Amino acid sequence: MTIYEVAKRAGVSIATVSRTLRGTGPVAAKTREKVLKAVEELNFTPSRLGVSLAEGRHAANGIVFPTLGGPYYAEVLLGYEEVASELGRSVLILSAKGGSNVREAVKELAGRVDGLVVFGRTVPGDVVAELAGMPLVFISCGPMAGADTLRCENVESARVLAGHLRGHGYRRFAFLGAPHTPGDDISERWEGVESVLGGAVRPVPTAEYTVEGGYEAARKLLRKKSRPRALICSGDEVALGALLAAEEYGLAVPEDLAVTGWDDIMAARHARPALTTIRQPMRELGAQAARVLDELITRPRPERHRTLPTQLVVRSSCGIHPQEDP
Amino acid sequence: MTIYEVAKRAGVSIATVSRTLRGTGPVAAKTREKVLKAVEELNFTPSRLGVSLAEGRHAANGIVFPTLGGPYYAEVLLGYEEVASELGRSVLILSAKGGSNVREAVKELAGRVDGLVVFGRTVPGDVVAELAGMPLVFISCGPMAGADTLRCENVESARVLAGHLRGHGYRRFAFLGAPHTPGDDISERWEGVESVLGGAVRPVPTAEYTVEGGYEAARKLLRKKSRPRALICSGDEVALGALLAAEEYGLAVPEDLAVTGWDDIMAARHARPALTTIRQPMRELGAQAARVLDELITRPRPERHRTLPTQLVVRSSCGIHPQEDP
DNA sequence: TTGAAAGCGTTACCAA
DNA sequence: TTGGTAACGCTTTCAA
Repeated sequence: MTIYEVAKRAGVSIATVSRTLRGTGPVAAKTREKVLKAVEELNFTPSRLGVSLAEGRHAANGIVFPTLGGPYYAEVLLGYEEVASELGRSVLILSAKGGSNVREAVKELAGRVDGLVVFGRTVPGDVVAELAGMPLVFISCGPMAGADTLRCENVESARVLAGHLRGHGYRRFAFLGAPHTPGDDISERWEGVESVLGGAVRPVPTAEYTVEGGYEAARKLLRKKSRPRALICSGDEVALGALLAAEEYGLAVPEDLAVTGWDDIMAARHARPALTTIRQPMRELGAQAARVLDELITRPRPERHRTLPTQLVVRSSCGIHPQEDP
Repeated sequence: MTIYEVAKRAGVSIATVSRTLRGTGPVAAKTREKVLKAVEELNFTPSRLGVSLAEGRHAANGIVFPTLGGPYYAEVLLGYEEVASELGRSVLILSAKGGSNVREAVKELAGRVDGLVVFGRTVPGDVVAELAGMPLVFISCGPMAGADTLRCENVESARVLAGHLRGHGYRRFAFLGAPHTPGDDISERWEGVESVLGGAVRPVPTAEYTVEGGYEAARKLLRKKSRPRALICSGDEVALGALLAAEEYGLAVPEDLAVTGWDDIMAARHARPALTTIRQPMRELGAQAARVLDELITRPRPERHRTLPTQLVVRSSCGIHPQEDP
């Protein structure tokens, strides 16, 4: 089913069919009738490949995740898809998974879209270099040359959180889920926390930023008698794992041990004690990324770097303030 | 940058360049050298549009969600992307969101892929009809004519759950988050529960299958003195909402009120009391869907309908069995 | 107001 | 072993 068959049936040229369907150029009312009738009868839909080839654009854009695991990325995708969809662009996704063939996969993806949103540090630098020229937005990533970036605020909110915890009177802290790669979100969180707490806090790495990772690291930490009074976790999932470990050791949270998270994923609200955490506007991050990318595609402009505000959400896992007691 | 420029630079024809790059047909070692050198120097990548047009396939497939909200769909997507990626297919996603333009969006998507996975009842019947001929897999959806289907088992596990609860000695039940649309997962769950509990259980609808929806419905229900002894919720999020309502009314779970969920999302494990629920192999559902779709695309065959097994996960929200007491 | 034809970038068949 | 060329399905310019 091609435009030729429609044209033949309607007794016009393919050019006229195209004009009729796209509303570009003039078409006599009578001719339009005939064409639409033929389109209807043949149930014709223009080939996307043909359209893209002729238009010189895909009307689609992609997004590259480090992984699709965990609630964090799902929220970002939700915001992204919604806006991209509104803007009339299809959405292609790719999960890097630390897989070996990321290079190929990213290049393949790039060939199918007009622009790409990439989570910070998921794609090797040289691959990024090959993508130069294509509209690119890095998210969850600090300002860098050569592309727009978009992230959630980390340092300042980390300071607020640390200050809040010190207000509870705690003196010894651990930062659970310490940074592996410099420059990412986690690093900034650590930076902010340390700037307030100084020597009172020490970084404790986890194998992964997951419940399992948090659990294992917390077990080791809580076993010792010289355990910290408060666990500042670099992510909610890590904090959830820490909660599990505390429970196992019979430590009451927050009475014996304070625990805080980051991101405000769904489970943070439903855990008991409910997690004090920093809410990131994840959906908004995705939505903004889609908008910025669309701008970039529509008309190139100098790069811009934006930071979205975050918010401390105080629940019960961090401690009870005197004025909160009845 | 097209294949013509490469050919010119290498001093060969475009046919030879194509053969060299795809490894189809014979190419003299020396010629191959020249071509690869030119490709390297020009940093040539074949246009995906051109390839697809000539090959007559997209090497991509799509998946249509009712919504991207909630942890359930994220898991399915994870499994789907992983397998599709392995099979060398790009992934396009679409969230129907109950939006008005689903029709257009689905048809647009269909034009970009070789096959589609669709969550049951997200796409209007007549749109599905227009898709006939395209490989299609419906998931989370019972057997139907005209396409493969894939779902998680519901009825039998519902019976197991209901039996378990009756074993706790409860007599009055409510099924929270009762079905709105016949034939979907929720309906099957209700069917199974009712087949065991009969008149002892009554269906209570929620505005949505969300925490909020569960919370609101549970509040109304628990306000009355003739409240049920156990709440069988049709989804974990609804159950989480019910837990919130119970807490608000000072009802201890499971001592005063038993609550169960469905799906085993992450928050189910971390809620306190931890949710008794039915685990669905969501990731596996997505992965299988990708595989089935690939089969269908590769070589058409008679439709097939499969059901994945589920599993009752007993945690603490459903009640304490005597033998579990120390 | 309409149509002819030139792209757009490949693949693959058929000759040479 | 290589090259010429039709085919894939559309958009758009230019003439008529």
